[in-house]
Amino acid sequence: MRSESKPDGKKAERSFIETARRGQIMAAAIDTIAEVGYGQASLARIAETAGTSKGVIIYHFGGKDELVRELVAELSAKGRAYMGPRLEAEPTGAGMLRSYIESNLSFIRENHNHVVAVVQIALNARSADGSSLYDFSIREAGVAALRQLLAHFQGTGEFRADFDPDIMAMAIRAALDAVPGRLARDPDLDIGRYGRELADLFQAATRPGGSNAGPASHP
Amino acid sequence: MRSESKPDGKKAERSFIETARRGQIMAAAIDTIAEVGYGQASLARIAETAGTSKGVIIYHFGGKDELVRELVAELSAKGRAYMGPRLEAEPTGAGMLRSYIESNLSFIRENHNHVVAVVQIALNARSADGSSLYDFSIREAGVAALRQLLAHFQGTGEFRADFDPDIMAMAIRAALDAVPGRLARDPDLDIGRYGRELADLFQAATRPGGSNAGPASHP
Amino acid sequence: MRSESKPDGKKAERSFIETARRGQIMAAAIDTIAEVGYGQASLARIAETAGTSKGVIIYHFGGKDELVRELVAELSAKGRAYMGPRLEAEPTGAGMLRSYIESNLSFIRENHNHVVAVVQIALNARSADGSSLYDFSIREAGVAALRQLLAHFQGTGEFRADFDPDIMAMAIRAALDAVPGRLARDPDLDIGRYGRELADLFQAATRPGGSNAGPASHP
Amino acid sequence: MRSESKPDGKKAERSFIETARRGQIMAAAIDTIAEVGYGQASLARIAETAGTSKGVIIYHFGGKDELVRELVAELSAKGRAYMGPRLEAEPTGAGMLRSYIESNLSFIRENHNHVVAVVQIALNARSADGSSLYDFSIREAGVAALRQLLAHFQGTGEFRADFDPDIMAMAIRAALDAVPGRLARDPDLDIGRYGRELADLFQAATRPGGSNAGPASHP
DNA sequence: TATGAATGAGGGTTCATTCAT
DNA sequence: TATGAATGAACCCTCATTCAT
Repeated sequence: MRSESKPDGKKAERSFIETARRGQIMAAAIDTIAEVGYGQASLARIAETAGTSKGVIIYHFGGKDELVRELVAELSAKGRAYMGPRLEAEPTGAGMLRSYIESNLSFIRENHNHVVAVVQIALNARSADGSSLYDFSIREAGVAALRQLLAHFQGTGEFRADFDPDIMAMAIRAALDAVPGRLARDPDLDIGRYGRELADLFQAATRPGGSNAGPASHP
Repeated sequence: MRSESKPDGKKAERSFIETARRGQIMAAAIDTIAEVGYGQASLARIAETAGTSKGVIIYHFGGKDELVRELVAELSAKGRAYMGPRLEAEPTGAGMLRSYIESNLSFIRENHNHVVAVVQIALNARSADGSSLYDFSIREAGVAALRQLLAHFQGTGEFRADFDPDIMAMAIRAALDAVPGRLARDPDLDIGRYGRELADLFQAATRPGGSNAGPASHP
Repeated sequence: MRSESKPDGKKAERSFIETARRGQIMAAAIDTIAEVGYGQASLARIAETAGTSKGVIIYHFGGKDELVRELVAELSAKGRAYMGPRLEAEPTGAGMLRSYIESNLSFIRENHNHVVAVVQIALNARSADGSSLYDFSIREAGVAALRQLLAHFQGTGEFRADFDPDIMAMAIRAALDAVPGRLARDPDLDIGRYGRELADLFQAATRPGGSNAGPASHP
Repeated sequence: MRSESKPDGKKAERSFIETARRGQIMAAAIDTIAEVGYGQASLARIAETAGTSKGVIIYHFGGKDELVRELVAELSAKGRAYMGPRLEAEPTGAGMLRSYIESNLSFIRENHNHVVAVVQIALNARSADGSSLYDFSIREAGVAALRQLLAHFQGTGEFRADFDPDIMAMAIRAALDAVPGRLARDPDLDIGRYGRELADLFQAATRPGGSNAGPASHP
């Protein structure tokens, strides 16, 4: 358990059985939240999905909040591990952009329920004191990283200089973040094609040479 | 009383006082949901904001679900009334696109709490049987209308032909839908500039002549 | 109800029926706490005694803490109303002392369960943050008042000057406070005789002229 | 294992290590109960203070009730061992009285947490069937012993004959029992001075020759 | 001996809703 | 029309205890 402290100061590595139980509970929580929404995802419902009882969840996580926080942390870690290498391998701006979009979509497809669940958490979950259980700073760090990449390739001349990298980054993320919801309503969505189209879209939006864009167009 | 129960077939015109009470309650509901989120917006809290009691709300709306549905319907009607004329006045594709984006953002700014509340509803509110209280079809109708406009100007040659109007429409809407949340976290956001940048972005993405974009890039 | 605020700013006088229900619930709480102790006096048990449900208690008091605080406040008010006039009528030190002890014991006898319940609350009840639900300052105010009376009659020479009025006050209060517990174990205790004996005891302890008492006895 | 389950009739001497564990747990229980009150002193909390787990406590004591009973018994034994010799050494009534009060206060000071914990137990701890875990008979034995001493010195003429030794004993004990609580609220209390004052007080209350006290005063 | 895991009853509280007035 | 009162289910969580290891 979490709260029952070990006498020695060790890192309290988790036992095999505990790890398994935690995983099972987290999986059940992900599926439940994704299916019925955070507001309807009570501990009882999650426990039922997991084939246990509320008490077991409390025992292993100390409370609902902690379970939720773990869900977020795990997805965040998975996401970084997934996307990092794919981005670093891309030397060109266009390649980076395409890779960012397509790898992000692949990640969403492969972790659909988890992503949907964390979106639900981000939008709804609050602790007793009213504060969000989702740490928005990790998400803004993601946007900031994308913005920096965009600005970098503006500097190299590969991207046109007259767009605001902050707003471009926001638009890209928004287009990607819309996918889980869309996927929920249309499970047959062709993610591959979707990604290619989105990459084309933002490639067109960032490539240099558009004479009719920019401040001149709204005097 | 609620409109359905009138014995005759009339439209059940509401009395002045009832209309006023309903408006007051809906305003309180909007502010409460926008402020504390749908999950924390209990009838008691809404009633407190409205200066009444829970019973009054149930009396006028028959239940929480109906109140919520009215909030959605009202925003939807307001939105159509606001944007329709602004779009029809635009003959060119670029003008339409810019007008769509900027008028949408103006609408969001002018109806911030209501928009935030409906977003909360769309993402969280469910009736007892688990179904969403938000009718996603009205939202897809909006996307469909935008898609049609985009396709129309692809036909006239004003927009490049090689983007999928469905995905472009989705990306535009996603960028717009991201604004309320961003506004919540950064109330000083310059909506005017934001709109111009976004219009520039999607103008660049739709304008013809980009030789390096399109199907050629992923054979 | 308590939390549902009235639209106007009035004092929110309680309705007849609410006053009755509150009284009924408080009586049930007093009996339950006195009988089974604070730790075992759950809302469910109190509700059962009162012939209602937990929800009703929460409805009328907003929570267990508030109910408990009302119990304390009511006894405190009753106690002051009971003892005040009886003390003010006594001009002499001996009369005051006897009256204090005997009226206090009468009060305890007449409000036995309530006194026992408040003792339980004072010793056990804590709010979620760990702070006591009993305001010990009102009790220390009582001790302080007694101390002042004792000191006053030391000044007039009616009491011997060489006792510490603080400790004498504490001893008197301790002897009185022990009564509820004793009464619980021996319901046939003769309170009248008890009071007279106690008054004699402290009269002997305070009267002047004892040559073998005082600092001289422990040089 | 617990002592009762030994198959043979021996005294079930405990191993060294078991004795140590039990002592450690009891110390933790004392500190926890004294600090947070009996109602908040869960096995988990006690185990945390002791640096073990709940299971260990149950293993060594068989349950919470038994642990609590041991706490009471141990203090009782310590108290008798402490006070007995000090009382037997006193030949005079005044000396006995002073010794009783002062040695009792010394004992309280030296075993403050333990005393506070047992007071908590006496007032709160109940077993599942509602009966108190504190055996009040041992306490009444203490009062009875004091009463006998007082009556003895009434017989010798050292104390005035016209007080009820039962009530005097009760008043003395009450004054002493009030000390732990007072000490909790005011840790700087001067126990030495307190004891001397209290001894003076009861010496005055018991000495012969007060003409204005007694039955005559309330005809 | 000792532990981690699990259990199940019961804790206080929130909530949408019903109903008599 | 409107209100106060009541209801009952569901919520998260704490707890002492049991059990296999």
